[in-house]
Parts: sequence; structure tokens; C-alpha cells
Amino acid sequence: MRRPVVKLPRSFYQQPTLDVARQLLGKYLVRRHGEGTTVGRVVETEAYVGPEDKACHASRGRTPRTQVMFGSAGYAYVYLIYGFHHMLNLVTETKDFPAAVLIRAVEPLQGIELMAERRATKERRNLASGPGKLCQAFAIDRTLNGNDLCGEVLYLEDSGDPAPKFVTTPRIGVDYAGEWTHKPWRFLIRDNEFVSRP
DNA sequence: CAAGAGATCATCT
DNA sequence: GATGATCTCTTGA
Repeated sequence: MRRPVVKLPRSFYQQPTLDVARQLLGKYLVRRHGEGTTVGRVVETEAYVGPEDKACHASRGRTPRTQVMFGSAGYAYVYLIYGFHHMLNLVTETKDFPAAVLIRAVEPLQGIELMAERRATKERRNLASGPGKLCQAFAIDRTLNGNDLCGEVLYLEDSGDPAPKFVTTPRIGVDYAGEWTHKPWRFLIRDNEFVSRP
């Protein structure tokens, strides 16, 4: 049923972060796990771009937490926020330039029962429509921080679909970031019901 | 449906 | 010691 599997290569992540964030829309997020494989179509992303971007964690310099973002492209940056929720980011661009794309929502495609179990809900629309929700549904936590996205555990696939129509908005939850708060660096597939919010 | 509160902890000052 | 790149539940229209 599924198309030829084309795992996104490292060169994909080495592009400018805004391009990566846009091109990720419509791609498939694949998570392999002992309990089963889960797959979702990326419908919402956000770009965090470099040391100047006050919303980007790396704007406060290189720390133990942010060092993954300073590394090479094509690795996962996963951290815990609010003491509850994990966030999945994909490191982009070049070594020593700290940038990443946050995956904010996916449309569940495969392993839906497993997601429903982990999320304790059956509503397909509520399984992965938010950055914390999708990490729970896909069993993504800090143990995957620094994980190679060109490996076998967590990676993106080209869906083969044409690039979807999309819209942009300011990023969510970064009101503290001054002028950077308003950058239209959130990307979402237009009229998609699986986004975290319109 | 909108708004608000509370949950809970790794990280950095 | 403060603070989040959030989610869920409760309240009240």
C-alpha cells in the first residue's frame, strides 16, 4: 500500500531552516519501537533559527541542553517542557549554527491503536495534534535526544505526494521573544483538521 | 465554546 | 529560585 520508502537524507536537513520547515509538510514521520511502528503525516512545523532568534533555546548560548542544536544537521533535539511534555525537533543547517524545526502535529496514519493506547483517547484528531501529544503518541522522550534521523529508530520519509498548500502564522507560546515573537515561522497545511490550532 | 487553573521538573541564574 | 516551543479538566455562558 505505501509507496517506495525514501528516507530523507542528511542533505535535506542541511538546507536553510525555513525551507526545511516548509518542505516537511506532507512528509511521513516514522517511529520504530518494540511495541510497534507508528507513522504520521507532518501537518504543522515551526522553525527556530540561529543564535539571534530569541525564541530559539540556543540564543542563550551553548549549554549542555542546546549542544545538539549546535551539531550537524539530521539529528533529533528532544527536551522536556513544563515538567510534562516532550518536544521533538530536527536539527538543521550546518555544524556550529544552532537551528532546528519543531514538529508540532501529525495526522496519524499507521499504528493508530498503539497511539490511542498511549494517549488514552480514541479520537483520531486528538492523538497527535500538538507537539506534546505527538511525542506521547510516538513514544518520543529524552532518550532520543541526539538520535540520528538517518538511522532506523526515528526518521522522516518522502511521501511522494505533491507539496501541499500551506499557510504561515507566528509561532505559538513564544511571547517573551520580543521582535522574534511575530516572525511568521509556523507552517501548517491549509485547512487540515489535524493541526494543533488554526 | 472560551477562559483559567493546575500539574511538575530539567535547566540555567 | 524562576521559568517554560503544553495539555487537560473545570467552570460558566
